[in-house]
Amino acid sequence: MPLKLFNTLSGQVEELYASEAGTVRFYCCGPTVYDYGHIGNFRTFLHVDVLRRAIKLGGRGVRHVMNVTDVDDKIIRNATAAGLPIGEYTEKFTRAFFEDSDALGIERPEAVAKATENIPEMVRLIETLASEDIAYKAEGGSWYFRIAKFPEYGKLAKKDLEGIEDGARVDVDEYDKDAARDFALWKGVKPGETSWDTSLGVGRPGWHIECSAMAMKYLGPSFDLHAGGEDLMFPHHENEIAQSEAATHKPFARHWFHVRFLLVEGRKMSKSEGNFYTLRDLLLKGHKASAIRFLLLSVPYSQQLNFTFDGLAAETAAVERLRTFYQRVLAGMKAGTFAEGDAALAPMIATKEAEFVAALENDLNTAEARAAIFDVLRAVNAAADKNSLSRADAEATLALLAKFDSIFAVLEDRDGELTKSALAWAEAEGRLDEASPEVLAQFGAGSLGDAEIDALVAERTLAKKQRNFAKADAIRNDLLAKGILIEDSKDGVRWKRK
RNA sequence: GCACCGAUGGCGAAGUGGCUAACGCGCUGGUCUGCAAAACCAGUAUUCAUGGGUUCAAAUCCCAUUCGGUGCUCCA
Repeated sequence: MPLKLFNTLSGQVEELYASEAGTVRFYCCGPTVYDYGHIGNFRTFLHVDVLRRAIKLGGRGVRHVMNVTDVDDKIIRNATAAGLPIGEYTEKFTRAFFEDSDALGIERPEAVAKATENIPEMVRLIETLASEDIAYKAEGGSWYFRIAKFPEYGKLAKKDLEGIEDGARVDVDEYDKDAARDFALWKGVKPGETSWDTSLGVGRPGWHIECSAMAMKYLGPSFDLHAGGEDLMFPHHENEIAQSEAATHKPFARHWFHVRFLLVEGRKMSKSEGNFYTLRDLLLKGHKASAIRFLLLSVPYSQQLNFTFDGLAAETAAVERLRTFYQRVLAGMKAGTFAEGDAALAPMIATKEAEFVAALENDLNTAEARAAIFDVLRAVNAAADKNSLSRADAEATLALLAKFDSIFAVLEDRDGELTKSALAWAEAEGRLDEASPEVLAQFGAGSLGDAEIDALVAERTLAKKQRNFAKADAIRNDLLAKGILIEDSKDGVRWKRK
């Protein structure tokens, strides 16, 4: 089945195909490492993760390249304020970015490219543009792209250049440009800033040039898809197209994928609104990484998502239900107790599996895909309750769950260790006061270890056997207050961290 | 100001001309349990922002209005 995706460039849903040997080659604009990533950043990277996983789901290969912008105005500003060399500063936030990505189950791209390690490639690209008089040097040592030389400018964002001249706030005073909309390829050095001494002069790269240079370095002049947040469509991606195509005279990326922004509690997320959250903020407040992933993926990438704490609680419950179900089927497989089964179940599972795949291949409809899984969950739980689950149906269910998890990646419970890591980070940074009392009680110093919990659970089981329910309930309530939930079942007592 | 996108139950959300409007969470009742938890069963929108229109038929197409978001600023 082909994977169909909306293409910003054509304005239509189109099949995403690999132009080279069954491997989809795509580039994603990565983070600017000037601070910790926030949930808006991660919504984009999470949906790009689903894209790459969905590509692989169809047996297709993937070559995914992502840049890390490790030199820019904000980095220079923040590093200076922190009194650190920019290399040291960006290293810290680059590491943090990948730690957070890992926590959210985001797969690593096949290649990660840092801007500062690809300066010669950028310089060569600008030189090529200069040789055709598309790039020009202005006073102050900066180089600009002459938009007048690229008539297709605006084709991605569907901008009419006439239209944006009025009303647009264009920064014309700072440098000496030939036309207001010409954009910087290379910035002349300013006192005290990080710079490179190159054939273009002493300076540093403009923002857009790095993505053109690195995308083409790793993927060639033409490749399958280019991804990023919706804000990058203009001017960033438009400029990338202009620089690249003007230099190579070949089409740059064929397919453009843009992830829409999220809202937080119905409002734009911003520091001034007080609704700005990094992943680490949320983990320290006791929210689970898996629930954050599931929530950020609950609404398809093409739609705005409203991130709310009620929604996060709902997704926490949903993930928990999926995991309980998964463990139940797994335990049933181990126990090997099967029945003849319900003849209707096998075709139902097959249908839902097809629906799951079809939903993803229909422009990555994650909402519809997960609905199919819950249909199976209910049917199989009901069969298991009636002791009518066959071995074949249990196996088919596990295979479906594996397929589900190859996209959503929430079944394995790493939440406790991830929260512990966040706590360790907060301690190292002197930010332990940002952790909620519940998180500190559950995971902080003096919290219960597994062995201690097991002992208390055994003590309660003994009390129950002696019909000392008051004592049993007291232990259960104590543990619950520390975030430990006890469940009695036919197969024995289970406990889990809330 | 100009351009674009969206509005579906208590909340989130799928569905874009015709099956009882998916699914998740929540809530109510039931089964199970010493009581819980988990799980299951039943119930929970005659209705899709509002007003008009097209059609045999509209949540789905068209127009207007209201509200929310985004871009035109090196914010994912």
